Amino acid sequence: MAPRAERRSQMRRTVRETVRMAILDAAEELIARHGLHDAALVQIARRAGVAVGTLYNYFTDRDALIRGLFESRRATLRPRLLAAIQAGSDLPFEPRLRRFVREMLEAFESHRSFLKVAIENEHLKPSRSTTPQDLLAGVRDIVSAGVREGAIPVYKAEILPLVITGILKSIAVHRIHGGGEMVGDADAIVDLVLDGARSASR
Amino acid sequence: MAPRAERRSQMRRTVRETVRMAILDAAEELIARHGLHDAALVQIARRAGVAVGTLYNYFTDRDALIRGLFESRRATLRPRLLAAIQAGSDLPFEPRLRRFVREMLEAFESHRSFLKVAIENEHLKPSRSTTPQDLLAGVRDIVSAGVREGAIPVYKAEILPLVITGILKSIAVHRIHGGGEMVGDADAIVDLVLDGARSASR
Amino acid sequence: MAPRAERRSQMRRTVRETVRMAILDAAEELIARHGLHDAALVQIARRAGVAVGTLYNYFTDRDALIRGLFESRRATLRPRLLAAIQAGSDLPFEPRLRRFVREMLEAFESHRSFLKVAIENEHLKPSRSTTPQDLLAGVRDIVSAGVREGAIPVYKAEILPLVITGILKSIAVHRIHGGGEMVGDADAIVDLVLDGARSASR
Amino acid sequence: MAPRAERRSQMRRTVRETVRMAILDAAEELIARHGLHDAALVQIARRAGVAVGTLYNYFTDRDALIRGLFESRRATLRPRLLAAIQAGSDLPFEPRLRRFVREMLEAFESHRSFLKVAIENEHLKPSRSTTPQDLLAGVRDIVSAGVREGAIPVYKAEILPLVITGILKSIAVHRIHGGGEMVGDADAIVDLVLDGARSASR
DNA sequence: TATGAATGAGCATTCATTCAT
DNA sequence: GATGAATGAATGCTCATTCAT
Repeated sequence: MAPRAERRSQMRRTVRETVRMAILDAAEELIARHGLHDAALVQIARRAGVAVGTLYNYFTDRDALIRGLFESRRATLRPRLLAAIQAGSDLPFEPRLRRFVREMLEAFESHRSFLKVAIENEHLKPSRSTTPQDLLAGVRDIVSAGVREGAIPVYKAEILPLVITGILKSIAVHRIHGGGEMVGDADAIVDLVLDGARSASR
Repeated sequence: MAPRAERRSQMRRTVRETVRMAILDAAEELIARHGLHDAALVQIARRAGVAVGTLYNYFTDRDALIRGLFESRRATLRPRLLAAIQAGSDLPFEPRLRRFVREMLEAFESHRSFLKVAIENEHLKPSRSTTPQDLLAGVRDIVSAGVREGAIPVYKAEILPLVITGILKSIAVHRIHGGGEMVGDADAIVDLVLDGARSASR
Repeated sequence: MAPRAERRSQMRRTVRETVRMAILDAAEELIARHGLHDAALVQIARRAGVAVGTLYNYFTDRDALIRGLFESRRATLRPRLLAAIQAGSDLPFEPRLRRFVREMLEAFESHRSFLKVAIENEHLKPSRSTTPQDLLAGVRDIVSAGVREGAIPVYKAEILPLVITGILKSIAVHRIHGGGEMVGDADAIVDLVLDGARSASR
Repeated sequence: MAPRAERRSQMRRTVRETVRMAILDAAEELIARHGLHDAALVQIARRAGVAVGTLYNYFTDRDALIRGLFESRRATLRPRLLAAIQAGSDLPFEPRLRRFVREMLEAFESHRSFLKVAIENEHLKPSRSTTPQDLLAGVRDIVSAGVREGAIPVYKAEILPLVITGILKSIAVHRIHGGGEMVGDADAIVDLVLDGARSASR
């Protein structure tokens, strides 16, 4: 049985996590709206419903907060990404890719705000394993399987992942700015990539 | 023969243009290195070999300087873009696209620094005819011709330009950060786009 | 009994008001000494014993600070002015004017520093109800009463207020720069204005 | 007969004086319009039809230029002032004062622009013999004569000059801002000063 | 722990002054 | 002597960070 102290500390941890998320949500929204630089800590704090000083109880400095935002979102998106790769690992190449693309676009769709932030600031993280890197790795996995399966010639396997992620990003940017669903484009993209612009298979 | 005064004013204009370019080059480099916001005018001035005040003899304020940079580069890139579209207008679709992609990548290649700046800050200019818009328009032209020619089915013509520019951008980003020539990827990209990932034509 | 929070907020308000006044005092002194333009915010801050940034917690910008200074002093001087007009409203013209002039000079006396600032920058405020306007209005009131009472011929009533305030201002400037009490001149001025330079009534 | 060289140097001196005056006129106008501080040297130069550098061939620095402006105007106004004092020295006190006030207001009238500048910046010259000092001295002379003549009681002689100049300044300021002729007020002022507000002599 | 006022380094901008032509 | 572009010190203002309560 948990003694009183343990329950209290449990609660405290929960509260702490809630506040942390409120801060990150506030940061995400303000950065998406005003840009990375023009989202001031005072605004983030106000929007999160805390005082500026409190931010420093959760993050060592502004930079850490931003990193925290990216890591937090990555913690949500990465499992979806991995699941999308795993889930289709028993399917043949084409349906696997098709499914993967759809699920990625769905994931993007439900994180528009963060996606905007992430894409606009991709260049700031010369670090290692970031979300776009993960995505690229995922596509590489699928493409490799495609090669092993004989669905894709080897020499196209190198550039293909880059092309596919590039297209995904383009679609995302286009829909974020212009409005409109991303998922609707999924099959068209895959058709295009697999059969080429020339073929009129449909 | 030019009278003294004329020659002097001619020289002045030359000097002025040289300084202006030095400033823009400095700005480009520092922005590419530190980001749009973190390139301070003092640094730009120092790198350009002038005093801060001098910047204001060439541009009304920081914003105008940035705009000047974009316009300057656009003035170089746009003609290449237009030429690349025109030049191939008598070719059939495929060689035309092939040539266009190659020339675009060559143009990108020779403006790596600015390209970095432009791509990283694309989202800041909700304005009208910017370079990426021009690029998109160019590809649209070529694709339309392809449709008329029967080389491309109509329903693919809508998404294709977005896809192609997206790929170009991805390649550019990839090569800028990772190093390596862009042009080398040109044909592979076109092959991929035209015949699809599946075909092993080569 | 006041709960802790209330007492604390009370104290905070007091501190805040104290700092605000320190800032305005510093501004007044530096402007009086160096002129409106040459009183830099860094100097004002230093003299007030705060950092530059702190000024911006109390005033939105330099201009607001200056306005704050004028309003603050006006808030002190205006009631005295109004009281001086009211207080004598049951007296006949001459003693009323006499009392008014004395009280105005006393008020001036106790605000030498601000008076210098105000007079030197009178021309900057083409706005409405400023302190000098108030003063003029006050004298007009008194003069009007004098006319109704028959103590002053109508045709002199128009120019008289301007003359009296002009003299008050001259005395003030003279004493601020040359030193010496202003109030000592009060009766002489009134005598002069009422009976003229020719009469040797005393 | 003047040799060529002499005539040339004569001409040069004339040109130089013309340019100097153009500069001072430009300065006067711009300072009157924008204030002492906000009249930039570039603007003054442009208005005067010369280059900035040229200003430094005529005045050692900005301050000297301003001083030059004041001295130049003083050189025009002072003789008028002295003449106005001299001219009436054989008249009895009252007509002398009357004439003096009128001539002073006429002088003011024809130098509105400078008067604005001078009054707004009176406080900047803690120096010795400035125009207002001269004016005060002139009035003191006249008043002294009035005392000797028995027209004015001694004890009023001390404050009277200050009062008269104060009134003159008030009228000037009033008319400069509100528009309207200054001279029209001359007699009313003198009447007031001599006979007092009470007397209805007219 | 939470608070938010205080801090001051850092930045864009202005303008008197200099000096090569 | 005249020119006006170059100079850089000085100023107002912002905002991440600190710390007393």
